[in-house]
Amino acid sequence: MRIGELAARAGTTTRTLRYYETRGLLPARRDGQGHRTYDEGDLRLLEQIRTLRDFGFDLEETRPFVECLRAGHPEGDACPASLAVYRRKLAELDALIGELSGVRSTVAAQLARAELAAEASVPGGPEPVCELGGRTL
Amino acid sequence: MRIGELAARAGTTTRTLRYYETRGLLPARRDGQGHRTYDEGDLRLLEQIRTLRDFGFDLEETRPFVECLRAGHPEGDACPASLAVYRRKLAELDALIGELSGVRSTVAAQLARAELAAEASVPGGPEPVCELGGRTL
DNA sequence: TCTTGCCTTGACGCCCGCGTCAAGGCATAC
DNA sequence: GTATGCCTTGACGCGGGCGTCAAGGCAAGA
Repeated sequence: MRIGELAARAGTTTRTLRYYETRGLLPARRDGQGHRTYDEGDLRLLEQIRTLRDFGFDLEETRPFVECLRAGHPEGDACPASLAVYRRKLAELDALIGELSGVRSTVAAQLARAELAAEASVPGGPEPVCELGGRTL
Repeated sequence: MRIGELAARAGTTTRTLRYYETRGLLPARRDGQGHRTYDEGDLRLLEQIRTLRDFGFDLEETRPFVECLRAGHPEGDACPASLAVYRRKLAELDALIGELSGVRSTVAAQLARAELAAEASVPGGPEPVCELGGRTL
Protein backbone atom coordinates (compact mmCIF):
# COMPACT_ATOMS: atom_id res chain seq x y z
CA MET A 1 0.00 0.00 0.00
CA ARG A 2 1.06 3.61 -0.43
CA ILE A 3 1.51 6.37 2.10
CA GLY A 4 -2.01 7.77 1.90
CA GLU A 5 -3.65 4.45 2.60
CA LEU A 6 -1.31 3.61 5.47
CA ALA A 7 -1.91 7.00 7.03
CA ALA A 8 -5.68 6.58 6.74
CA ARG A 9 -5.63 3.06 8.17
CA ALA A 10 -3.54 4.17 11.11
CA GLY A 11 -5.56 7.31 11.67
CA THR A 12 -2.68 9.66 11.07
CA THR A 13 -1.28 11.81 8.25
CA THR A 14 1.16 11.40 5.40
CA ARG A 15 3.21 14.21 6.88
CA THR A 16 3.65 12.21 10.04
CA LEU A 17 4.78 9.12 8.13
CA ARG A 18 7.34 11.11 6.16
CA TYR A 19 8.55 12.60 9.40
CA TYR A 20 8.98 9.16 10.94
CA GLU A 21 10.97 8.14 7.90
CA THR A 22 13.33 11.09 8.29
CA ARG A 23 13.83 9.97 11.88
CA GLY A 24 14.71 6.51 10.64
CA LEU A 25 11.83 5.08 12.58
CA LEU A 26 9.68 3.83 9.72
CA PRO A 27 11.66 3.56 6.47
CA ALA A 28 9.76 2.72 3.30
CA ARG A 29 10.44 0.79 0.12
CA ARG A 30 9.86 2.57 -3.18
CA ASP A 31 7.93 1.44 -6.22
CA GLY A 32 8.68 2.23 -9.89
CA GLN A 33 7.32 5.76 -9.59
CA GLY A 34 9.40 6.54 -6.54
CA HIS A 35 6.33 6.30 -4.32
CA ARG A 36 6.68 4.92 -0.82
CA THR A 37 5.36 1.39 -0.40
CA TYR A 38 4.33 -0.25 2.87
CA ASP A 39 3.01 -3.63 3.95
CA GLU A 40 0.93 -4.94 6.84
CA GLY A 41 4.01 -5.22 8.98
CA ASP A 42 4.60 -1.50 8.63
CA LEU A 43 1.04 -0.89 9.74
CA ARG A 44 1.78 -2.94 12.82
CA LEU A 45 4.90 -0.88 13.54
CA LEU A 46 3.00 2.33 13.03
CA GLU A 47 0.23 1.24 15.38
CA GLN A 48 2.84 0.49 18.01
CA ILE A 49 4.31 3.94 17.62
CA ARG A 50 0.95 5.69 17.77
CA THR A 51 -0.16 3.75 20.83
CA LEU A 52 2.96 4.72 22.73
CA ARG A 53 2.73 8.32 21.53
CA ASP A 54 -0.83 8.43 22.86
CA PHE A 55 0.60 7.43 26.22
CA GLY A 56 2.91 10.41 26.05
CA PHE A 57 6.06 8.56 25.01
CA ASP A 58 8.58 10.62 23.08
CA LEU A 59 9.17 9.47 19.55
CA GLU A 60 12.64 8.25 20.43
CA GLU A 61 11.23 6.16 23.25
CA THR A 62 9.19 4.16 20.78
CA ARG A 63 12.28 3.07 18.88
CA PRO A 64 13.10 0.00 20.99
CA PHE A 65 9.55 -1.26 20.54
CA VAL A 66 9.68 -0.81 16.79
CA GLU A 67 13.05 -2.49 16.54
CA CYS A 68 11.78 -5.32 18.70
CA LEU A 69 8.86 -5.92 16.37
CA ARG A 70 11.13 -5.66 13.36
CA ALA A 71 13.41 -8.26 14.92
CA GLY A 72 10.56 -10.71 14.63
CA HIS A 73 9.05 -10.61 18.09
CA PRO A 74 5.27 -10.81 18.18
CA GLU A 75 5.08 -7.95 20.70
CA GLY A 76 7.04 -4.72 20.72
CA ASP A 77 7.65 -5.04 24.43
CA ALA A 78 9.13 -8.51 24.23
CA CYS A 79 12.65 -7.10 24.40
CA PRO A 80 14.67 -5.88 27.40
CA ALA A 81 15.19 -2.44 25.92
CA SER A 82 11.43 -1.95 25.71
CA LEU A 83 10.97 -3.05 29.30
CA ALA A 84 13.62 -0.56 30.32
CA VAL A 85 11.66 2.20 28.60
CA TYR A 86 8.50 1.09 30.39
CA ARG A 87 10.30 1.30 33.73
CA ARG A 88 11.82 4.68 33.03
CA LYS A 89 8.44 5.95 31.96
CA LEU A 90 6.82 4.66 35.12
CA ALA A 91 9.42 6.43 37.21
CA GLU A 92 8.91 9.61 35.23
CA LEU A 93 5.17 9.39 35.62
CA ASP A 94 5.44 8.81 39.33
CA ALA A 95 7.74 11.78 39.72
CA LEU A 96 5.52 13.99 37.62
CA ILE A 97 2.30 12.94 39.29
CA GLY A 98 3.87 13.49 42.68
CA GLU A 99 5.07 16.92 41.68
CA LEU A 100 1.72 17.89 40.25
CA SER A 101 -0.05 16.63 43.34
CA GLY A 102 2.17 18.81 45.47
CA VAL A 103 1.40 21.83 43.33
CA ARG A 104 -2.27 20.97 43.40
CA SER A 105 -2.43 20.93 47.17
CA THR A 106 -0.42 24.14 47.41
CA VAL A 107 -2.71 25.90 44.97
CA ALA A 108 -5.77 24.53 46.76
CA ALA A 109 -4.45 25.90 50.03
CA GLN A 110 -3.76 29.29 48.48
CA LEU A 111 -7.24 29.37 47.02
CA ALA A 112 -8.82 28.49 50.35
CA ARG A 113 -6.83 31.16 52.14
CA ALA A 114 -7.59 33.80 49.53
CA GLU A 115 -11.28 32.93 49.58
CA LEU A 116 -11.38 33.29 53.34
CA ALA A 117 -9.60 36.61 53.19
CA ALA A 118 -11.98 37.86 50.50
CA GLU A 119 -14.99 36.75 52.45
CA ALA A 120 -13.75 38.52 55.55
CA SER A 121 -13.21 41.79 53.71
CA VAL A 122 -16.40 41.86 51.62
CA PRO A 123 -18.32 45.05 52.44
CA GLY A 124 -21.65 43.43 51.64
CA GLY A 125 -21.57 40.91 54.41
CA PRO A 126 -18.40 39.69 56.04
CA GLU A 127 -20.36 36.92 57.70
CA PRO A 128 -17.32 35.24 59.29
CA VAL A 129 -17.31 31.49 59.00
CA CYS A 130 -18.13 29.45 62.08
CA GLU A 131 -14.83 28.78 63.74
CA LEU A 132 -15.99 25.89 65.87
CA GLY A 133 -17.36 27.73 68.87
CA GLY A 134 -16.91 31.21 67.49
CA ARG A 135 -19.26 33.91 68.60
CA THR A 136 -21.18 33.86 65.31
CA LEU A 137 -23.27 30.92 66.45
CA MET B 1 17.56 49.79 41.09
CA ARG B 2 18.50 48.69 37.59
CA ILE B 3 17.72 45.54 35.69
CA GLY B 4 20.77 43.55 36.74
CA GLU B 5 20.15 44.06 40.42
CA LEU B 6 16.47 43.24 40.15
CA ALA B 7 17.23 40.07 38.21
CA ALA B 8 19.80 39.00 40.79
CA ARG B 9 17.52 39.70 43.73
CA ALA B 10 14.70 37.73 42.15
CA GLY B 11 16.95 34.90 41.07
CA THR B 12 16.29 35.32 37.39
CA THR B 13 17.94 36.97 34.36
CA THR B 14 17.87 40.33 32.66
CA ARG B 15 16.67 38.63 29.50
CA THR B 16 13.62 37.40 31.37
CA LEU B 17 12.81 40.86 32.67
CA ARG B 18 13.07 42.39 29.22
CA TYR B 19 10.82 39.65 27.94
CA TYR B 20 8.23 40.39 30.61
CA GLU B 21 8.36 44.01 29.62
CA THR B 22 7.65 43.20 25.97
CA ARG B 23 4.66 41.21 27.22
CA GLY B 24 3.48 44.27 29.08
CA LEU B 25 3.68 42.33 32.30
CA LEU B 26 6.43 44.29 34.02
CA PRO B 27 6.98 47.70 32.43
CA ALA B 28 9.91 49.79 33.64
CA ARG B 29 10.67 53.47 34.13
CA ARG B 30 13.81 54.85 32.51
CA ASP B 31 16.59 56.95 33.99
CA GLY B 32 18.67 59.63 32.29
CA GLN B 33 20.80 57.07 30.44
CA GLY B 34 17.78 55.21 29.12
CA HIS B 35 18.41 52.41 31.60
CA ARG B 36 15.44 50.58 33.09
CA THR B 37 14.69 51.50 36.67
CA TYR B 38 12.74 49.43 39.16
CA ASP B 39 11.65 49.79 42.78
CA GLU B 40 10.76 47.41 45.60
CA GLY B 41 7.20 47.17 44.34
CA ASP B 42 8.48 45.78 41.06
CA LEU B 43 10.45 43.20 42.97
CA ARG B 44 7.24 42.17 44.67
CA LEU B 45 5.48 41.85 41.32
CA LEU B 46 8.34 39.85 39.91
CA GLU B 47 8.36 37.50 42.87
CA GLN B 48 4.66 36.91 42.36
CA ILE B 49 5.26 36.05 38.72
CA ARG B 50 8.12 33.71 39.48
CA THR B 51 6.24 31.91 42.22
CA LEU B 52 3.31 31.22 39.94
CA ARG B 53 5.62 30.23 37.08
CA ASP B 54 7.28 27.73 39.42
CA PHE B 55 3.84 26.24 39.97
CA GLY B 56 3.50 25.78 36.24
CA PHE B 57 1.30 28.77 35.52
CA ASP B 58 1.55 30.20 32.02
CA LEU B 59 2.90 33.72 31.88
CA GLU B 60 -0.51 35.07 30.87
CA GLU B 61 -2.10 33.40 33.87
CA THR B 62 0.05 35.49 36.18
CA ARG B 63 -1.31 38.72 34.77
CA PRO B 64 -4.39 38.98 37.00
CA PHE B 65 -2.19 38.55 40.08
CA VAL B 66 0.21 41.24 38.93
CA GLU B 67 -2.59 43.65 38.12
CA CYS B 68 -4.17 42.92 41.47
CA LEU B 69 -0.98 43.84 43.28
CA ARG B 70 -0.55 46.91 41.13
CA ALA B 71 -4.09 47.94 42.03
CA GLY B 72 -2.92 48.26 45.60
CA HIS B 73 -4.01 44.97 47.11
CA PRO B 74 -1.56 43.48 49.57
CA GLU B 75 -1.88 40.03 47.99
CA GLY B 76 -1.95 39.17 44.31
CA ASP B 77 -4.78 36.73 44.85
CA ALA B 78 -7.05 39.24 46.58
CA CYS B 79 -8.99 39.78 43.36
CA PRO B 80 -11.74 37.68 41.77
CA ALA B 81 -9.82 37.29 38.52
CA SER B 82 -6.94 35.70 40.41
CA LEU B 83 -9.27 33.33 42.20
CA ALA B 84 -10.74 32.34 38.86
CA VAL B 85 -7.26 31.48 37.63
CA TYR B 86 -6.65 29.40 40.76
CA ARG B 87 -9.84 27.47 40.13
CA ARG B 88 -9.13 26.89 36.48
CA LYS B 89 -5.66 25.71 37.37
CA LEU B 90 -7.00 23.30 39.95
CA ALA B 91 -9.39 21.84 37.40
CA GLU B 92 -6.54 21.53 34.89
CA LEU B 93 -4.33 19.87 37.45
CA ASP B 94 -7.04 17.42 38.43
CA ALA B 95 -7.68 16.53 34.80
CA LEU B 96 -3.98 16.14 34.09
CA ILE B 97 -3.24 14.12 37.19
CA GLY B 98 -6.19 11.86 36.43
CA GLU B 99 -5.02 11.35 32.89
CA LEU B 100 -1.46 10.63 33.94
CA SER B 101 -2.65 8.21 36.58
CA GLY B 102 -4.61 6.35 33.95
CA VAL B 103 -1.58 6.15 31.71
CA ARG B 104 0.53 5.08 34.65
CA SER B 105 -1.68 2.13 35.48
CA THR B 106 -1.91 1.12 31.84
CA VAL B 107 1.84 1.20 31.44
CA ALA B 108 2.29 -0.68 34.70
CA ALA B 109 -0.08 -3.38 33.48
CA GLN B 110 1.76 -3.62 30.15
CA LEU B 111 5.05 -3.92 31.96
CA ALA B 112 3.75 -6.65 34.25
CA ARG B 113 2.34 -8.59 31.31
CA ALA B 114 5.52 -8.22 29.28
CA GLU B 115 7.67 -9.28 32.22
CA LEU B 116 5.57 -12.40 32.72
CA ALA B 117 5.78 -13.25 29.04
CA ALA B 118 9.52 -12.76 29.07
CA GLU B 119 9.96 -14.88 32.15
CA ALA B 120 7.88 -17.64 30.58
CA SER B 121 9.98 -17.71 27.44
CA VAL B 122 13.43 -17.39 28.96
CA PRO B 123 15.52 -20.39 27.96
CA GLY B 124 17.55 -20.23 31.15
CA GLY B 125 14.74 -20.97 33.52
CA PRO B 126 11.10 -20.32 32.70
CA GLU B 127 10.18 -20.96 36.32
CA PRO B 128 6.49 -20.06 35.92
CA VAL B 129 5.08 -17.97 38.70
CA CYS B 130 2.70 -19.56 41.17
CA GLU B 131 -0.75 -19.02 39.76
CA LEU B 132 -2.57 -19.68 43.01
CA GLY B 133 -3.22 -23.40 42.70
CA GLY B 134 -1.34 -23.90 39.48
CA ARG B 135 0.43 -27.16 38.89
CA THR B 136 3.81 -25.62 39.67
CA LEU B 137 3.22 -26.04 43.37
C1' DT C 1 -6.53 16.46 -23.97
C1' DC C 2 -7.60 17.77 -19.84
C1' DT C 3 -8.85 17.05 -15.18
C1' DT C 4 -8.52 14.71 -10.99
C1' DG C 5 -5.99 12.58 -7.55
C1' DC C 6 -2.30 10.69 -5.61
C1' DC C 7 2.41 11.15 -4.96
C1' DT C 8 7.26 13.66 -4.56
C1' DT C 9 10.83 17.06 -2.12
C1' DG C 10 11.68 21.40 0.14
C1' DA C 11 11.00 24.64 3.33
C1' DC C 12 8.80 27.75 6.49
C1' DG C 13 5.44 28.20 10.61
C1' DC C 14 3.96 27.25 15.27
C1' DC C 15 4.12 27.22 20.35
C1' DC C 16 6.54 29.37 24.73
C1' DG C 17 9.80 31.21 27.46
C1' DC C 18 13.37 32.47 27.34
C1' DG C 19 19.18 31.66 25.94
C1' DT C 20 22.60 33.60 23.43
C1' DC C 21 25.17 36.33 20.30
C1' DA C 22 26.04 40.88 18.00
C1' DA C 23 27.14 45.66 18.01
C1' DG C 24 27.18 49.58 20.36
C1' DG C 25 26.71 53.50 24.36
C1' DC C 26 27.91 55.47 28.70
C1' DA C 27 30.39 55.78 33.19
C1' DT C 28 33.68 54.73 36.47
C1' DA C 29 38.46 53.13 37.72
C1' DC C 30 43.18 52.99 36.71
C1' DG D 1 43.70 56.71 26.99
C1' DT D 2 41.66 52.50 27.98
C1' DA D 3 39.93 48.60 30.31
C1' DT D 4 35.95 47.08 32.78
C1' DG D 5 31.28 46.60 33.59
C1' DC D 6 26.81 47.71 33.23
C1' DC D 7 23.32 48.88 30.12
C1' DT D 8 20.72 49.23 25.31
C1' DT D 9 18.10 47.12 20.97
C1' DG D 10 17.77 43.55 17.51
C1' DA D 11 17.48 39.20 16.05
C1' DC D 12 18.26 34.27 15.61
C1' DG D 13 18.12 29.57 18.11
C1' DC D 14 15.90 25.86 20.55
C1' DG D 15 12.95 21.83 21.39
C1' DG D 16 9.15 18.21 19.41
C1' DG D 17 6.14 16.88 16.34
C1' DC D 18 4.28 17.74 13.21
C1' DG D 19 0.82 21.49 9.94
C1' DT D 20 0.78 23.78 5.87
C1' DC D 21 1.89 25.78 1.73
C1' DA D 22 4.59 25.56 -2.87
C1' DA D 23 5.84 23.58 -7.16
C1' DG D 24 5.97 19.81 -9.75
C1' DG D 25 5.48 14.56 -11.60
C1' DC D 26 2.93 10.64 -13.11
C1' DA D 27 -1.26 7.82 -14.11
C1' DA D 28 -5.95 6.76 -14.81
C1' DG D 29 -10.58 8.30 -16.31
C1' DA D 30 -13.94 11.25 -19.20
